[in-house]
Amino acid sequence: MSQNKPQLSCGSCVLTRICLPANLSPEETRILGGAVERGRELRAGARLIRAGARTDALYVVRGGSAKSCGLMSNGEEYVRAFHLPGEVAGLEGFACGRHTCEVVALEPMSYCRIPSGPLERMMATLPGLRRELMRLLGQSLEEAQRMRIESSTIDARGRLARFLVDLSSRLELRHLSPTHIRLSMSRRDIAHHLGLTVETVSRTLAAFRRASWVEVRARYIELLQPAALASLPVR
Amino acid sequence: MSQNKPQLSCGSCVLTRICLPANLSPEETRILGGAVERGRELRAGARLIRAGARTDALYVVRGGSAKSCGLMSNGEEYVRAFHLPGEVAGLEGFACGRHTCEVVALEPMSYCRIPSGPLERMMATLPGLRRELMRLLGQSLEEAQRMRIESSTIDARGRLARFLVDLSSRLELRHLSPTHIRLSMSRRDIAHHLGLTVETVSRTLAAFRRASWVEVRARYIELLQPAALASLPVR
DNA sequence: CCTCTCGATTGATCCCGATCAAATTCCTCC
DNA sequence: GGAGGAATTTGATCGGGATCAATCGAGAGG
Repeated sequence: MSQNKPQLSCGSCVLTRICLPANLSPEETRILGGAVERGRELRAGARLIRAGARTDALYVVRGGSAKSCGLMSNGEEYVRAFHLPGEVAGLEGFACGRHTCEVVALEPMSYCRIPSGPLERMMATLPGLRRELMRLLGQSLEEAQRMRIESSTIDARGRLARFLVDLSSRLELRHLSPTHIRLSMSRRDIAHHLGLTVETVSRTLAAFRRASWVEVRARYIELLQPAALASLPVR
Repeated sequence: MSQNKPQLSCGSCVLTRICLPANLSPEETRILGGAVERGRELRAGARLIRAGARTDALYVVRGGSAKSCGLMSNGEEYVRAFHLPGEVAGLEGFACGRHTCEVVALEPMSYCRIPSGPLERMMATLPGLRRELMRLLGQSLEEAQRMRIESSTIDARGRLARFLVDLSSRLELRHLSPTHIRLSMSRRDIAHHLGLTVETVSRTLAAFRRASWVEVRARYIELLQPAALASLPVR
């Protein structure tokens, strides 16, 4: 299973400034690190969290990427979020006691695991951690609300543009190229994240390509005019 | 301003079983009650929370109803949620430290106020309260995610039907008639909540009326066939 | 290398809800 | 009660994205 290696502290992790400890004191980071377990490598398509399962831990992506997805009443899959290194997955499950969506690796992926028990206890004693978890929940809520509104007021071009710009900035935060992007998710995943169909995503990307805003080659995308994309959603 | 009357404890409030204390122990409820202030009456249209303001408290509706709304990039208003008695408002602000949306009374309204300081302190000492607040946040997140997906997969009839059914069940929980409903919100509010236009809401209501599923007279709505409405969203 | 399969692209058509416009009802303030 | 104004309803038209359908491209495995 998973093994706890004391020498792998959160404080010395390369992700420490963009991960859960980002806003914690060194002392709090040290304590948090003591509860963190390092998960095994997952291959693409492997499931990290099963929908409906009782929450037993919080997960953080270390390397690779994942998607959170649920099932709609009609059986169609929808994608709630994509998770990059340092980003938390399963928070809504931690809040509710039960996971409501699957988390699946999009490519070979590694992760950290923080068991619920110790995490609950730390929330009582570490105000910084408590605030941070609350903040992350609030932020997810903001994000979901914003996307909810966008779905009904911003057109396909605006939504896809925002997706690309947002992804770009998150990659940049991780010292990856913000313009030369390899998408780990399929067109179908993107469509189901934005509330569009695969065809529309494809057509819209083609339109961006014709406008010379992006260069598209399969899953590689180069942003040629990020500013043009960023200015789109303003209506 | 607001005055703290010790004799108005949460334990003896009529809302206690559908309000914040619903899942708290008697002891926790007592301690929570000690921090609760009773707000003054608000008239319709009065603002309870101003967007952008630093969070200084959490609010709970006592009587009447309210809406949470934000401003989109184009200046249009959108409605995040409607709040009935016993429901919490301003939670996302408490999570983030700053309110991101306005909360406005839809009719004469009364409320309780729980200052942030005491609430933060209680979160450290009362595990039940901490869990409850996390649960509420997680629930809001679920709700927002669900609505986000619905906005792009379920049509206007389905969304309006779900809104009515949901409202009905929340009224029933409060021992109000689930079928004879007086809407405290305008058609515009409903439209901006569901990501539709006023015209579409009006037309869809008219269609429900023609199907004899509802009776509509201005802001009074009678649900004649709740089952028919409830079965709609399944596609 | 070839084939098989799944993902992605492109094309044609259709429908739901937005938009513009006008009539009507409801509510509030004299 | 009457007048004014906002909210709501109804009508006509239009367009963006869904849908159906076919082709193209890329990676896997023999």
